[in-house]
Amino acid sequence: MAKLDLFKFVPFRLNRLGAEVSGALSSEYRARYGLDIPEWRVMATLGFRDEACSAQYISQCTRTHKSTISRAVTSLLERELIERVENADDRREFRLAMTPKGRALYEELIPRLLRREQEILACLTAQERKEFARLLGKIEDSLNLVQASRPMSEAEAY
Amino acid sequence: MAKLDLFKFVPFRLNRLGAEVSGALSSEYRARYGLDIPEWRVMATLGFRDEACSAQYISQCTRTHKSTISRAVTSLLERELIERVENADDRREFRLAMTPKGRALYEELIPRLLRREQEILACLTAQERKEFARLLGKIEDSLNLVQASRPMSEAEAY
DNA sequence: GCGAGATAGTCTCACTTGCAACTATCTAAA
DNA sequence: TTTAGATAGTTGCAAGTGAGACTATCTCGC
Repeated sequence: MAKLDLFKFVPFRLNRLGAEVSGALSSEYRARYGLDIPEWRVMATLGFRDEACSAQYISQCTRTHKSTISRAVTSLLERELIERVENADDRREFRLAMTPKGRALYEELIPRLLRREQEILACLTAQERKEFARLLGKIEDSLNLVQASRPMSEAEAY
Repeated sequence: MAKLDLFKFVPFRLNRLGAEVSGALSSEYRARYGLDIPEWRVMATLGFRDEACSAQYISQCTRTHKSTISRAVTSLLERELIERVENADDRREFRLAMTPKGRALYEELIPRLLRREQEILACLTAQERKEFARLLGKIEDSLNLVQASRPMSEAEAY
């Protein structure tokens, strides 16, 4: 008789753990800075890359639907955390970049998030953390999340 | 200057991977059997435990909001995949169990899902899979997902 | 027993999000 | 050049979900 222990079933465990960890972190950027997850992803992408980039690019590398990114961008523009300039080469798209105000928020937020990540992973030894990251990477690769697991080159991104 | 590489940030990676893997699996139970995620979680819980159990119990051990479980239960009752009986000892709650029809669907679905899980984890060696599961378990424990990581005893569950 | 507080389950409301249509713009081929 | 198809971004709509109110029932202390 077929049986499946949900609590040993890796897809369920990943989904639950992902939701749990996201929830734990979102208190950091939601309650304190009023950012929701899509907004945070926009900020994170802009903060990591130094050059301005398009909404499309952010959508692709965070694997978030373009309409969701569009709404996040609108909100961040209103709050003046990011700004956008027309791209003369292609007038369909806009180049997005953080404002000084946005950058300041980002600088303040990042150490907090890294600390939270540390706390969550504190139950693992240094060696285990490294191994866990490696195994995650192998699974990501096999699911073709690869291209999103690092900043894409211009050629890939556009 | 603070910086965070989103693609090396474990909370983001877990969230993305969880969503991706869930999405891959849901094609199995959504397209083929018309189950959504909450419905599948109800079936999975009932299928693993042999005794009937309450909606509350399912809610707790799958970490799914009670209103979401309530809706899933309603839908499964309409489709006659599960049935419920009043609990004479406590008339607030209902005991849920699969019907033969539901059991048949479950028996058919489980091998498919286990095969999918295998495919997803095929990129890891047997040793790596074991290690990955162990590390997941340590993180789950530290986040107090413990009580949900195995069927709860009656004493804990009620 | 009786009343206060806890609990099971349902329902309404507000919010989020994905989908798909739409506009504007670009590219490539006839 | 013209036109068909692709692409960037926005928006309306529908579906799903969590919060929290609500009803019915139970439990515990008085």
